[in-house]
Amino acid sequence: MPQTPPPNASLTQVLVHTPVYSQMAGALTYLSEPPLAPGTLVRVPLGPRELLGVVWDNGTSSPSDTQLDSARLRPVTAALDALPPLSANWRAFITFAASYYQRATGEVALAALPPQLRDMSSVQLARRLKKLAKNAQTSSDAAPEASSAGSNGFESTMHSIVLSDEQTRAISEFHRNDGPFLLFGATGSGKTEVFMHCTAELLARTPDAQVLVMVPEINLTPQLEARFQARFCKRYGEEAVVSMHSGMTPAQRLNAWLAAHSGTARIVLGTRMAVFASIPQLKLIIVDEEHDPSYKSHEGARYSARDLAVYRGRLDGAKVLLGSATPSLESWHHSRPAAEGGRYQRLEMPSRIGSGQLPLVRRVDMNHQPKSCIVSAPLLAAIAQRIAQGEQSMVFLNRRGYAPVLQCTDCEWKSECPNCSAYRVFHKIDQTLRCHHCGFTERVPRACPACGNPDIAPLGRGTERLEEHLAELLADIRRPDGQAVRIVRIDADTTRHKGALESQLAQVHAGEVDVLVGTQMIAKGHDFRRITLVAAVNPDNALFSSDFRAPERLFSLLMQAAGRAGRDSAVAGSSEMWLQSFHPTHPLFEALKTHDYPAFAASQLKERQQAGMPPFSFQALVRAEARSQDIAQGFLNAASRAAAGQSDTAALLAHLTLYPAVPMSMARIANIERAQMLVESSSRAALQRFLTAWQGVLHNTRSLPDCKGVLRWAIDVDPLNV
DNA sequence: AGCACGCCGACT
DNA sequence: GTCGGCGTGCTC
Repeated sequence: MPQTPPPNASLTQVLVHTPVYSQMAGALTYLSEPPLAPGTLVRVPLGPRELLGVVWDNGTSSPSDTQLDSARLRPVTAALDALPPLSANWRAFITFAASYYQRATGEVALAALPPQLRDMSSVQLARRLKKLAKNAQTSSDAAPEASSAGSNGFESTMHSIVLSDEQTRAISEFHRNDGPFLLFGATGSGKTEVFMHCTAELLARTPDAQVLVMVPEINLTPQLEARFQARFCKRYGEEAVVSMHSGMTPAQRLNAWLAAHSGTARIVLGTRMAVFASIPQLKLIIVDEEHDPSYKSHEGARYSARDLAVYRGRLDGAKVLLGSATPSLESWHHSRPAAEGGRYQRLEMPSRIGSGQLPLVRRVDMNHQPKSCIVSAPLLAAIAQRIAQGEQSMVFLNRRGYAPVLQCTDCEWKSECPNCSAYRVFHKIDQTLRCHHCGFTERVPRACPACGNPDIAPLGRGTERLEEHLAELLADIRRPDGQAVRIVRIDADTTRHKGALESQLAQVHAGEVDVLVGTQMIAKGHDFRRITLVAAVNPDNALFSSDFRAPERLFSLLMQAAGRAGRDSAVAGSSEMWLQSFHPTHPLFEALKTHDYPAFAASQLKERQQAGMPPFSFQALVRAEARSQDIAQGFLNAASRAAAGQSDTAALLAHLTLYPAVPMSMARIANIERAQMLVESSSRAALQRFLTAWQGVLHNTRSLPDCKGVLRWAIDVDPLNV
């Protein structure tokens, strides 16, 4: 029997971490005395447990409340009232994100809070906040006084960096308008400087303003983090710049979150998760490399941090600045002229800073090369020449390991993974067959497991084999100092250990390396000064992929890779980007040759428009996992049929298309079969309304006897991989 | 989502 | 004889 509540306790709506389909997806009702302000963090009992919750909208009792036996309501255990309540804007943002991505509001709200908060008392929290405030105080005392610079005096204390005309123009456009902005700037055009300039001006002008800077993956962009810290910590104190990413310890995450929430942090620098941080005085959101797919989450709520940033900016009255050299086609399309319906303002910076030029693009027609040639003779000669000149080359291949498949020369045996619909990759370095999907690893068999033939051969090539091959081909070449050629490989395998990436990069920067071999990891973000030749050995895979976004990704990757070459203006003039292809005249490579993103984007958008694909239509994907492919597909198809039989979903079917369920491109991972169903509409609103109504149908379908083996399902709104 | 309760196989 | 597998069911 619950204890008798205080006579004048008020009803309090509280969100806890519960899933959408659990008939408790909305707020739960508790009693509290005294009443608690919305946004207050509380600890509440739920069954035998005690959970962290957030007070949501009080007063307005939901219809389901009338069914609740008010005598059985339980009181809030404790309020973490040492913490200022989360703002109405933050709550509105969370509500929107949850509804748009078809998740429970409680799930999104609680996932946005630092995990450490779950097991802290109000007293502990108060202590932590006090310490934080004290640190911030001493730190800002040590820093030069910001306000003394006067209203426009920030220029005098800023680093004396001379901006290019293009940068100056972009910045003044940024100040004159509301945005959102798409800063379309070539690699090396100085986008980061524009970001920092806009940040500096805002912070100097508005005493309590906060800025959110988002980056795709913090370990791939350490330079950006370092530059922001170098520029702003000195002025506003160590506590003024905080990072937020999944690599941080729970304590670090809590401190960063508290600093952002309490206003101590002026700049929040983080990955996609940072878009959910509580930043009460948010006035500017910067999304660097906005096209990067890692802004889209793959677990839990499948949100796009870039898209949410735009929404949040509007809600909070903060300016939004997206930046890229190869924008996503969605953002590019949104930044078309306003007269044509564009909603973003495009800021263009086409030139590289200084005398830097973009590299010359050279294509090798692999049809005219010997069969199974990995590195063509002209490319090899070019690399050898660079080495002789004391310059560095970067060769990249988007496949790690030695060979993607091992094959018996006598029978049909191939190195298939027993648990996945994929081949296991041969890693020569430790003589293993490794599945890159489930991790299943075995020693390479001495002979074919099927027929006993001792002759099993690698098929295809990965970075390990490319490294080995290049070492053989360049064995006779000498560096200017007479020493042998040094090759280093950087991929997920060589950087598994902490600090390995940093030390390998340091080797490259120090000039100890002549040829850098690696996966796309090396094509992104790192600022190599001395590389003058970049080569893509086998970029053809993505040209004819079933994924309609594959060309966009390839173009962006190759443009970024090209941008690695010749960043140092002294050598930029002679820098080259080499492409080996069986389709060297493909339009994608033609556009790349002239570094012409707008031409590439125009042709892609035309294709997308003709085919009725995003951004000209809106998509959602329902993915199901089950013991068998039949059950997974059967579940989706049954839910699809059921949509026609229920009035609220049926009414919307005229505005959308439900495709039949199909196996996912990776149909089986770790012995779990995966299927998906595409839902498409020309109206985002219709798609949204349909999905919301369909959730219940999906949930009911799952409990049908035929769907016994369905392990789980999830909706992915605006999926990136269809 | 957790965490209970609740019924069937191999082991300290 | 128990320990433990995870299948339904409930939580304001």
